[in-house]
Amino acid sequence: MSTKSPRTDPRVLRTRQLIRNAFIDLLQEIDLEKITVNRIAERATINRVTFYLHYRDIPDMMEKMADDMINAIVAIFEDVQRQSRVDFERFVLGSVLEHIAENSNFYKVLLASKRIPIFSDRLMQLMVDVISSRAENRDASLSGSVVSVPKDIAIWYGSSAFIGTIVFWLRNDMPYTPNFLANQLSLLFRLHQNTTSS
Amino acid sequence: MSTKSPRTDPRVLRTRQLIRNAFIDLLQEIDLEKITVNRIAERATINRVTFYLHYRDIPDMMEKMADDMINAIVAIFEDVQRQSRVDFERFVLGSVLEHIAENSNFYKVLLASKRIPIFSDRLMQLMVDVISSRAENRDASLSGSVVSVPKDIAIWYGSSAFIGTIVFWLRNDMPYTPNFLANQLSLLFRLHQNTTSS
DNA sequence: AAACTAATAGACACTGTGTAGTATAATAAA
DNA sequence: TTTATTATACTACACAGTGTCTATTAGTTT
Repeated sequence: MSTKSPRTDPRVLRTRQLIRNAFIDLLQEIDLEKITVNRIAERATINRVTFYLHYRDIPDMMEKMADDMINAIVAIFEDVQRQSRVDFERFVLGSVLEHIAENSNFYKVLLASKRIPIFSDRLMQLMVDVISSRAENRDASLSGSVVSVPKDIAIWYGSSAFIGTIVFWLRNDMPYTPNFLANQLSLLFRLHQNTTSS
Repeated sequence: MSTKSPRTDPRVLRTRQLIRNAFIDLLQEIDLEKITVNRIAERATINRVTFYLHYRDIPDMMEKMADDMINAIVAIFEDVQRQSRVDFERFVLGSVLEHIAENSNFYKVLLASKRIPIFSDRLMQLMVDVISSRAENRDASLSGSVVSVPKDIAIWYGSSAFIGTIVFWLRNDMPYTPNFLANQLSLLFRLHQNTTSS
């Protein structure tokens, strides 16, 4: 999910992978509050002290994992952006949802399971940024809608709807294909994206 | 925020109030992970053992507080429902937002501050229930929309948008009046509430 | 081969947890 | 007011988890 440029010691990669897997593993069995460094080390078959060589504590570990998640998604964004320019929104959305579906084990636990808001918070922030910048670009071209909602409210509304729907989708074991959901989302989104006032 | 019917010992009410205030107090200063029973008891000027007479542990305490929150909001729902029948959605929404604004100290910390998803999760569930039941009632009367989105996706979308927007509103120190936001929300909501297919 | 660096192992002081038992208050009922 | 009840305070205990240290072993790179 993340690869450093100046070749990292394979032992480090191995250890981080073990910790990550152990953490996701444990989250499927017990609540976050009950997860300790002790248990993670035990499950990962590493020494407890080794954990502290990589992360300050468990919250720090989760933050770094969230960083990796965001980086992976941003990479998809840039990748799609490089390829095509037509029907961008729906295509990038479909790609991201496919990525989530492919790593559903990871996302189901870290994004959809309750009591771990860091990951969905990060995604939400990313979505706000994306929608905001896109809204700015469209700003000049559009004027005089029938209804006008303050721009920030519309951004809050759309971002929350997007992320929330994806979370529900994961929690319900992805009952729709990524592409179908992407279509529905862009359909719903377009209904209110043109109602903003600056 | 909650009053038991069979007169509760005033000492109990006092202690629970002290604990609640201490908790909200601490959350404004330090992260949830760093909050301990020790600190809560110290801040509440009660003995640490007394805490365990009321709650099993901190997660249990938060669940009970979330129960109180939901009960208070449901009470507002029922109250409004008893009064009027015209333009129900916007009126109930305005009332709830006013209630949140009045207790903004409480909601800002427990709902909008990061890393405590229990409270927003509960609200989300409530919103899903409300929208679902309302959608069922409208079901027969409406047919043949231009676009048709699966009902559950529309419910996920709307619920997430509502709760998320309220959370953003709180995080940004409520830059709009409750009634104005209620109007914008029902406006945005109506744009896509009639696009569902059963 | 030697030089680095990661991971291991054991130990330490410290903080927090949950639960005893007993004593002392405040409250409710007579 | 007196009596019975019950919440809270206080002290103590066994235990788990934290974060850090030092020394040692094992794997990686050049």
